[in-house]
Amino acid sequence: MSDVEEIATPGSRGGGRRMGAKSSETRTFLLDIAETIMREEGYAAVTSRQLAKAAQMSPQIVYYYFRTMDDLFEAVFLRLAQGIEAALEEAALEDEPILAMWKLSSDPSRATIVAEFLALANHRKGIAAVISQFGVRYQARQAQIIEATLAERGIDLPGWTPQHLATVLENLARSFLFGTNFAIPAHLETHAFVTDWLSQLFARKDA
Amino acid sequence: MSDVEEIATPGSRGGGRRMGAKSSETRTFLLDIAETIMREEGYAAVTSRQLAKAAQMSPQIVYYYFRTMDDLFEAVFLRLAQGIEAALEEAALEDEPILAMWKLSSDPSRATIVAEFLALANHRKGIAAVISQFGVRYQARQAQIIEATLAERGIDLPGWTPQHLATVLENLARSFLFGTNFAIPAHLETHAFVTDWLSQLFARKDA
DNA sequence: GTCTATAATCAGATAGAC
DNA sequence: GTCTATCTGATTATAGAC
Repeated sequence: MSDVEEIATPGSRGGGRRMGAKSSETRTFLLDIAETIMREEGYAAVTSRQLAKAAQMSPQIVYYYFRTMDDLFEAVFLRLAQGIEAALEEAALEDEPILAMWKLSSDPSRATIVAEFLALANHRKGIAAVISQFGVRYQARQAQIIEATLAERGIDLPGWTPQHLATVLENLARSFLFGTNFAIPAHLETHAFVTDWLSQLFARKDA
Repeated sequence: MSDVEEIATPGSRGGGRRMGAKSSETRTFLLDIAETIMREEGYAAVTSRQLAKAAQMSPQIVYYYFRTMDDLFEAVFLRLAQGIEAALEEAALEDEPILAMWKLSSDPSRATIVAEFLALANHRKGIAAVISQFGVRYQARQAQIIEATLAERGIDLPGWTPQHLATVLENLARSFLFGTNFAIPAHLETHAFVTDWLSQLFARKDA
């Protein structure tokens, strides 16, 4: 069966170029490599040549699977976002959902790549739109989880809506995450303190 | 008088190249342009050629004032850091120092360039070191200001040291700052809510 | 699916002239 | 202080062969 598709938006670039299917293993492989290079050397180092070199293929294969390099970056983000959303659903099922969310959002293993996409979004509108959409969806889901947890435990924080809490926790966590790349002692100490403080604030009142 | 200096670390690159003085107007001009390009097109667009084109000079002038492109980025950051530290001292003198600090740290006009340096630091150790040093110094000064303000007003937040407060506020503010580039409604609303909440938390108890 | 060939640009950095 | 000339290598993207 032919999984090959013509590209959707013909123009001066990529008129009738053939495109590889999303189900392709090579495509997945290229995304893996692109993500690795982004982490290790930054988005600017993700070029068709570097990608192909690491894949031990010719540079032109990149253009068979992705219309442009920007399309490639979007695909990397989308795949990453799916993983994070899946992790959020797992966090929701844990004993301490809010704490689990906090730990997920401040997981240092994602620090570098998130920072890369943040910068990439600064001057690539397509990427910014994709990240924005994800952000809206993700924070709405976080707010749901917080609301359910607080209701179940009878916790009330006057004035603070679940959306406020979700946004503050997510942003604070992400910022701590970025900080891990700079090894500032007070940073680490404060992160531990806040984690402790949150675990008390959202603890079950019974037991 | 000759402000020209030989470069400090001769090696395979830049053996005995002449270097322009830091006091040069052209050097300052190049830094201005580099900062603008970083904001508008991202760090990857800051090249000797782009820089020179905007300055209407030849590309080689960049290497007369900066040993490498990395040295240029460090110089841009250092100048930016000085401006932020000066603004912090101004904030310390205001009626509501903590709120003024909060507003300074969440000033959207700096969102893009800070994100660029964050990503740049991911894979350029020299930049990361410079940012880290600044971070330590800046947060220590913030903690001093918070401590003085709380003492003056007799405010006590059990368990929270001035350092904890400084780190949490700075990080949360910076994260809100990044968010402004994505126009998520809940983001803006929550920022306004937190600003309000903080102004009550740290308000004078008399009056 | 993957390749070769190719077009058209752009990059960092140096040597040395003026 | 700023330039021309130059080296060496990288980049995105397309067309078309196999």
